[in-house]
Amino acid sequence: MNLKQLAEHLGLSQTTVSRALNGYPEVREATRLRVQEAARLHNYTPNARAKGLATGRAMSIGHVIPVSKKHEMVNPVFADFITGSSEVYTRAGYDLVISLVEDGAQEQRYRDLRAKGNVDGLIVHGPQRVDSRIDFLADLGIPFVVHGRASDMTADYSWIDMNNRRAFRRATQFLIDLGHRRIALINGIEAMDFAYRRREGYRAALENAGLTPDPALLFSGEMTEELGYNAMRQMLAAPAPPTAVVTSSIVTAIGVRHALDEAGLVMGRDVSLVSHDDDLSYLRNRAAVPVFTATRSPVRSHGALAAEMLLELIADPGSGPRHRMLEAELIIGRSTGPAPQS
Amino acid sequence: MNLKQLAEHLGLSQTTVSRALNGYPEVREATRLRVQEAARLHNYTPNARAKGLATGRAMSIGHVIPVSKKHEMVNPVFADFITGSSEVYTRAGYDLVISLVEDGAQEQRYRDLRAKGNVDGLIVHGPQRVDSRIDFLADLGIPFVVHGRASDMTADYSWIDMNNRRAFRRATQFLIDLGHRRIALINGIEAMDFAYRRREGYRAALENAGLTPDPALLFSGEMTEELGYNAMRQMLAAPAPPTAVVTSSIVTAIGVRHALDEAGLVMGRDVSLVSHDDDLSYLRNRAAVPVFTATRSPVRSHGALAAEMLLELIADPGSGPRHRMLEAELIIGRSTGPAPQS
DNA sequence: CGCCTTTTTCAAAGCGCTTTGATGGTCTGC
DNA sequence: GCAGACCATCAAAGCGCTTTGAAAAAGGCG
Repeated sequence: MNLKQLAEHLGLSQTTVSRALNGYPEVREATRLRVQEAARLHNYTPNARAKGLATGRAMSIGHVIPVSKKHEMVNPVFADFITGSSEVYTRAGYDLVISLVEDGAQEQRYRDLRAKGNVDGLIVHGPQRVDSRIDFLADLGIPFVVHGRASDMTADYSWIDMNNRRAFRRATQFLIDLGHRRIALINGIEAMDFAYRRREGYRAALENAGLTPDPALLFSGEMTEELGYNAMRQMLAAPAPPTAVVTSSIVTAIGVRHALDEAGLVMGRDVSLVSHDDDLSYLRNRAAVPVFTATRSPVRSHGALAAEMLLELIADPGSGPRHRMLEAELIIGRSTGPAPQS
Repeated sequence: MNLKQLAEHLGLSQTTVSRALNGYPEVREATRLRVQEAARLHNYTPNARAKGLATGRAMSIGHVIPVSKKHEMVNPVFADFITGSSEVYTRAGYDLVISLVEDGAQEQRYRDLRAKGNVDGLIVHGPQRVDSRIDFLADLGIPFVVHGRASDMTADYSWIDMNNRRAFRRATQFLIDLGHRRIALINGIEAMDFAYRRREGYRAALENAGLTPDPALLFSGEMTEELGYNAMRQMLAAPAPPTAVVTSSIVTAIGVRHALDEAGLVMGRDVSLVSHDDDLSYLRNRAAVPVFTATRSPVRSHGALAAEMLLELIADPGSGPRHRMLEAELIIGRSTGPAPQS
């Protein structure tokens, strides 16, 4: 059933029916009710494409997720992030379009997205320290919100980000306060902005305490379980293993824990561990006393906040770039304890 | 730049330009080249909504993902599955729309999706043993492919599924062959079809060997690390612990491994473990000799296959329901060994 | 009761594209 | 040199909706 049919059926013009359904005031209340009733009865839903054509708004939001052929991994936080966004979109009547775009074809894909006109705005994931996408999108003139930031860019743009630097500084400081001096960092890929900031926070805490970072205790890579396991094993086999470790993800932390288990060491006694915790749904660290001491920042709520910010930006494009900084919470779990006396 | 402008610019009619770009034969080759060149130069991309309106095809595919308020978890396989699908869509010029839909509003959401007309077909995730969505979608008359099956339904519909029953039968048989007699199963939620089939496979192998399943060795729940850990701990504390475990996911397997580590037991010697392995990108189990013995079935390729099937179905709706059964591969890793002599 | 204002409804244009049916132009072949 | 067959191109209708500008109906007031 389309508008025309519904209008004929009611003996009204399309105009009136359209207005009745879209809440315009120039239609009598009795008529509106009659129209709404009929619409419900016939399961009438306006065709989104026609509506979009007429209004110029697509009523949908794109999430662009970079995938590199090199390490062809989908960052597991996307799923939770998107879950958070999705609720906001649904409530506002927007659809969610996912674009996995490969390193190469970036610009063309964005241009197409824009020209094809099937999104009103974009959420950009996984920014690097220098990320050409940002300037490019700004030029295109499509509203967008970056999840994260690109440190080495000067342009102003809308973003929502966790305070990675502060979180990792705090985590490292916490370990220093416990008496640890040899503290390792197992980080994400440091071309990614978030990972870079985390290392900066880690370094700041060490330097603040008069400690020099030991390159032998620095690891970075895709945040897999394997990375944590291999890094920890390697460090345990070396002459001067760390007494504490900071990791960028619970998955990696699990790898570290396993290496410790295998070596007969007790996490929280022999080696302390603080992880970052995105609060992913299948890796909960939420026991009464959590397994891992962690800097927690639920990525799902980031998704919701980013979505809200983007919708506001679309509603009022002049309202300029918006920013939202989120602080992680330090959760004390069972994976940390005072530095062992040596 | 839109068609009209481009046509004016070229001194041609919209018809000719449209045909030139869409590869119709009734346009001279020289003209076609000239048009294509101009289109590229001006970054012309046809407006998808207008095109959709005119052709009646949305050129996009919806993935509907159920989220239950109760256990509000996004199954981590979705991310990888969608990555696989996405490549296929992109190549074919389709967009990917994600709909997270809550338990309650299912039918209305599907009806809307269809009436709004912004998807040409659907992929349905996470079917239960009885799943009303299937009959409903069939009634709606929109092409769809189910990832998985609904065992207790008689209707015929298109699906792609892993042979869960056979995989778990095989895994269990493998343990039996190694001399294990007390074999636990840590499964997903058994209202989900895949989990139900896995238990059936497990049971079939046991019964075939003249063993009776022990309810104390059966667990089921959201496939988290915690589930594996708690289940294994509980079994180790009980009078007659199992000598082998089958798990439904690597995440769960990791929990089991940790419980073993903690108890000072060696996986593969004291307790054997076979896991199902969806080959998720951040939980690779792909070392030369994998950590876990596993029934492997890469969910990413399922995503690609499902997408292909759906596109075929859209291209030729008459081609009737299609089915595709995939077999998991048994990968021998370091987590299994002969049953300990007791 | 008639004039003016307000309310309610409508016809038609337009969003950007595809596609049908028509129209000149250019070749063939006799 | 001309009918018939193609070729290349075009004008216009239509996809389903919103929205403008106009008209009809209803209400208010002296």
